Amino acid sequence: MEQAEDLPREQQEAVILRARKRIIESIGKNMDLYGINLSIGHLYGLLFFQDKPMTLDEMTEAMKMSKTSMSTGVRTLVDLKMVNKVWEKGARKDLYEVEMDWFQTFSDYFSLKWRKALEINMQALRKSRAELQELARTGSGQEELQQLVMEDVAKINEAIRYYLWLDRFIDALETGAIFELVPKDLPQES
Amino acid sequence: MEQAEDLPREQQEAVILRARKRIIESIGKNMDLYGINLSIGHLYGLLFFQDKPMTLDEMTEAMKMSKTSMSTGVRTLVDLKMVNKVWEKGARKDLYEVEMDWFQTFSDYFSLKWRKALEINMQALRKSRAELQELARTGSGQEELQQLVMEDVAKINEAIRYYLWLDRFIDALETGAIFELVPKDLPQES
DNA sequence: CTGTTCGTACAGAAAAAACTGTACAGAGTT
DNA sequence: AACTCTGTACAGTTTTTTCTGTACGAACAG
Repeated sequence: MEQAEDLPREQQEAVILRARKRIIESIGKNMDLYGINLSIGHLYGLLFFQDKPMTLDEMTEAMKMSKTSMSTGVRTLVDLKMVNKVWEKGARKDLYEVEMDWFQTFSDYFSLKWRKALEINMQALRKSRAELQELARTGSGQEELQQLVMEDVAKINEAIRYYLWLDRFIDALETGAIFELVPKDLPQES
Repeated sequence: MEQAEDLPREQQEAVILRARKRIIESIGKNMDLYGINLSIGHLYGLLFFQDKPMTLDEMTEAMKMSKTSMSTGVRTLVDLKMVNKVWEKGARKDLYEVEMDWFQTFSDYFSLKWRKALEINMQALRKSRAELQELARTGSGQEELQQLVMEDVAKINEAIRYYLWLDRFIDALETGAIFELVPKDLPQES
């Protein structure tokens, strides 16, 4: 591309914008992994390339969406710790910027979600197991039913075994122990 | 609970059903982690406690939902490898049962989802980076624009660094190397 | 105090997703 | 061949989610 040397400023800007847009849309599209819809995903992508923290009004302008949507959208992202609220001296408006440490974002998100599911399910599993074991201990006689109870308890135990593992796995994420097994960087590649 | 000894069969069954229902609903509720809605989550929970593979008609009956919904629901679960289609000699109907190895289910699900996002985003990141680097190489002069380009490239590089890590992390899940850092079982607890 | 300005609660509109009933294609049986 | 049974494609309906405009409380300026 020899003629690139002579590209006018306008066209150079267009190249930059196109390069950004490709990434923003790609990221936005894949944010459903994080339970986030396309619009909020786009908002995240937009913030990602912004060199300064943004206000709600700037987002409204850039996204061509209502301020209300920007308010709720950015709040979702803040709750997920994907975006941080920034304080600037004497600023009239709230400012937001993306959390640039994606390793952290990853850990925070999955810790939050997995831990929540884990606790709820563990509670249900343990309570039901206790009831079934009580039934097994006292309700003798019904041979066929006892068989059923034992099978259920076995399934529950296996599920609990999995959740105990998941619990330790989340710990490894939170403490950063995971980066000992899978280091952030390798000597080669890029 | 001394009187449990005397519980009639009917009441013993009620205890079992209640114990199961608690777990089924808890699991169902938390399946949104896997991008699965409440109904299909319930279906999964139902299959979890079934001692035999189920047919679509049995699911329809148990879930009080249309056969169409069961068909699409179970297909979703099969696609996610959470449920397996089972072959039984001379069976007229398709049979399904849950994949009981939750460690495997966990690995399969997140490998699938993360890998997909990773590949799409990596492609966008690399393509945009190449364009920006070309611009940096040729389009000299515009000092202020060059600054912008360099910042964008730096962000892209950091994102790529994260995805290279995620790639290796997924490998650790798929190969089972993850269980060396976080073993499935510990000596104590249950 | 009165004036602004900012963010968000809330209600309603618009869009998307889930669910159903019908109809039909494919496989198996007679 | 015709008949039966099974799973699913498709169109239409219902439910849920997303998005918007209005209105209002809080913070601040003058």
